[in-house]
Amino acid sequence: MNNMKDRVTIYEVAISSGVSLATVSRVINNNPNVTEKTRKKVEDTITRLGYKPSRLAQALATNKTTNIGIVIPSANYVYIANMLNGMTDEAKLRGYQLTLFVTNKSKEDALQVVEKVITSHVDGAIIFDDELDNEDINKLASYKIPLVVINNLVKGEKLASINFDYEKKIKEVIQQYFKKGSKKMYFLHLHHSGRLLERIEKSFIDAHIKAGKNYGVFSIEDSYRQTYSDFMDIFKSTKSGYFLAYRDSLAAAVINAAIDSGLRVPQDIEVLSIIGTKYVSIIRPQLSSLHLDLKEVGSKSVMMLSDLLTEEQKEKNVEFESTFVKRASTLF
Amino acid sequence: MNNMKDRVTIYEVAISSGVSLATVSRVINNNPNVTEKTRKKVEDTITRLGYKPSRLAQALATNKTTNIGIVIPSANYVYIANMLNGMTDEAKLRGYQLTLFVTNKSKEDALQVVEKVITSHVDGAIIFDDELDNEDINKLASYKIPLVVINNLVKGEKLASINFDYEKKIKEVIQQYFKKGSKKMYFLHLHHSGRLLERIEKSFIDAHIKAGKNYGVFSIEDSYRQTYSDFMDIFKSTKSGYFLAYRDSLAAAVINAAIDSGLRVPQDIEVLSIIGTKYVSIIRPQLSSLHLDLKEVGSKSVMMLSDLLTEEQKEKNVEFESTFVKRASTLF
DNA sequence: ATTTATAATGAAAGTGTTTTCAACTAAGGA
DNA sequence: TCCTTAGTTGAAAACACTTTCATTATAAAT
Repeated sequence: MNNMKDRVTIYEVAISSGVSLATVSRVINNNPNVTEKTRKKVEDTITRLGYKPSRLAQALATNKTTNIGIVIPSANYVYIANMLNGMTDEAKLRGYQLTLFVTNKSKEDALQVVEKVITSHVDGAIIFDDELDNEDINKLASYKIPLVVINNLVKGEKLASINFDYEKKIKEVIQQYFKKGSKKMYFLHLHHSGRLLERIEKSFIDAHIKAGKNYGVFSIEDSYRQTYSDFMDIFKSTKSGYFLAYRDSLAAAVINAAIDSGLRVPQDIEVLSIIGTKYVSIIRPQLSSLHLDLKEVGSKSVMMLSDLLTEEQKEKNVEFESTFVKRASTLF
Repeated sequence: MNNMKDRVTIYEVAISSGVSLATVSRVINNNPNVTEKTRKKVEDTITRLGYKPSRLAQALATNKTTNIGIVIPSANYVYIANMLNGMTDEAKLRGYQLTLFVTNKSKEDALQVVEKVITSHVDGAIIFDDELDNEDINKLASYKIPLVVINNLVKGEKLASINFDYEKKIKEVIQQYFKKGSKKMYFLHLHHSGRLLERIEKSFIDAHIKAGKNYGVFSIEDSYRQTYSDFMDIFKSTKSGYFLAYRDSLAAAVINAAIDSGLRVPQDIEVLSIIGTKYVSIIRPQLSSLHLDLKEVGSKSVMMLSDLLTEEQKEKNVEFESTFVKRASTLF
């Protein structure tokens, strides 16, 4: 292993093949203005010397990095992993690299992240993080960084957005339930889950107020374990209810607590998960959910960003439709 | 929003504060050889102009990017998300950015990834992907890219590795079971899961051969659904067994299939998950598993890489110990 | 063979930093 | 007052490319 390579530069390639830097550069970038003969000659010495262009120098010269920033609250959530999956696939297809920026759900970190995105020279960024508010987004935009924002309708020069139709769907689900069902409904969510959550919660509450119905809301710390033990308590007194849970880990906790308390799902307790991951079918009884193809969302987001970057923007704001999938945790 | 900023450069800061580029650079980099007076002056114009150094130019000049590459088979696995979580936290602490490289479990993509890592000018990389073999790793090493390799014992100048003790633990578990249990053991794993898997499988088989016992091995396509339906079939004839599953999605599929086939877990069917994620406690009955703190592995890996980069390497090869956690899916 | 148009090439400047080395400044000692 | 020294500063080269513009070579047309 003594074949340690010192990086060979475009300069050496030029010398070694008797042409100028400019010509080598043209060959690298598939510029057509090179005779087949010189192209061949240069390509040969490139492979002979094992030359690889420095993306850094290229980036500095062209002001393009082929890097895109992904801003997320954490890498640890399954639904985010699903999205990342779509993003990495699509990015590979289009020749982009992904750089991760995580805010850890802290406003302080979010501000840091904004700075980092600015100084990182990403070509653009995808933001799936409610911790960044409109001010942050405008700041990024003011640095001319093309942005695709998920779950926040933004408009502007180099901005695009993707939104989910959860609010509407929740309303529909609730209205349907008012017709057929009779249990009291509860909305369950994590502390500080951001704007999307707030909108959903509002949608939930509005629907109840409008119908003059009673409802409950639980705001829970972020932990399956915590939720489970909370509900083991709750189910000592509460013996019935329809629980709309934001995130399937919460839904799972409710189901398990219900069953471990001797209640029947869905006869006594019904549970619907908003944002269902693959675990909806692993849990027993299987979780009814509002299904959204998050991998698809991920790849769509880099498609849209890519369009923004190549000036051929097609769609500015797309809405993803979720579908209600009835499984065993609800009666209908 | 007409305050679009054109990037202000170090040059403008220098002019505007009446000093040279070199001095501004010194201020930026906290070089002590600047009088308090000029430092103040420069800092003032920096904030006044809103100057932010270009990390690109810095990288080109210093040959350091503060970027580290993360090579993984996919972003979609929960256990990888756990690791990423630890990595992002530790990277933020130490001022590194993370760039993702995914191989999609394809050798072809893996070769591409190697090239990309080389040309991306990462300061170093963490490899958690069996698709990269020793040749690939040596290639990266030959470009002087410091590496932390997970699940592969590598040695060399700027190399470190993290390994899990699964092989040993599996052997122990099996030997324990031989003493107390009586069911036939099966090893379950996904197609093409790489070297770690092979070593574990070998460990499993060796233990059985040595004891002169019968065993079975299932190699399954990557899908909970597939595995579930396969086992619904299998459990028509097989009514008993101890299943060692590599990955908890497989384990979950076996448990659910067993229960849905009217078999009792753990009385008839026992299941142990190797690599357990948080879902071990969501599944009912809860999954016994070989527990490893993957978040910890993630942060340890960037700690080690960081040490490699700052020349203060402490540990070259660390082994993480897994612990057997008995839950409800095994008898003991 | 000569002119013209076109395609291929190279020189040099630009990208935004860091870093070396020489030069300058101010302070301290004789 | 002059010399020495340590501490500050700036000029310029280096990092590895791209790109513009001028120049040269080539082919086509007369």
